[in-house]
Amino acid sequence: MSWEPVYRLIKKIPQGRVTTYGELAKKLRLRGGARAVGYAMAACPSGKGIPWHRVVGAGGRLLIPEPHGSLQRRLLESEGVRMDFGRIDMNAYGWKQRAKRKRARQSKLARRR
DNA sequence: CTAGTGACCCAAC
DNA sequence: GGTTGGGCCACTA
Repeated sequence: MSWEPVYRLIKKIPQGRVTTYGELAKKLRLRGGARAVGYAMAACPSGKGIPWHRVVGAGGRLLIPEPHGSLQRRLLESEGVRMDFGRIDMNAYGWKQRAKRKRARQSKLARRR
């Protein structure tokens, strides 16, 4: 497993804070992007003290399927993370909040043409 | 090598 | 605001 860097960074997430797959991928410069992080999480070794519940999807959405989803929500709330209808206020609980989300994606459709 | 799948993301409809 | 489609890439069969 080459996911150790991922796990290490996740362990650095302070309590009461959350981060997203995409952000992790960017910070680690993973080639696999958010997917690779997701894969790493899926293969997340239990008992290693990895706070996997602090990793959420873009926009503070919970993407983890049951039954872990409920568990994650519970853990996050117990850490003081508030959630509104399944959404986390990234502006308040995001780790290193407000990264300039300025992605001139240049429209894939236009590129596709 | 190809094809299928996935705890992803985002723009467009 | 849910659905659709395109893109990204690791991993497995």
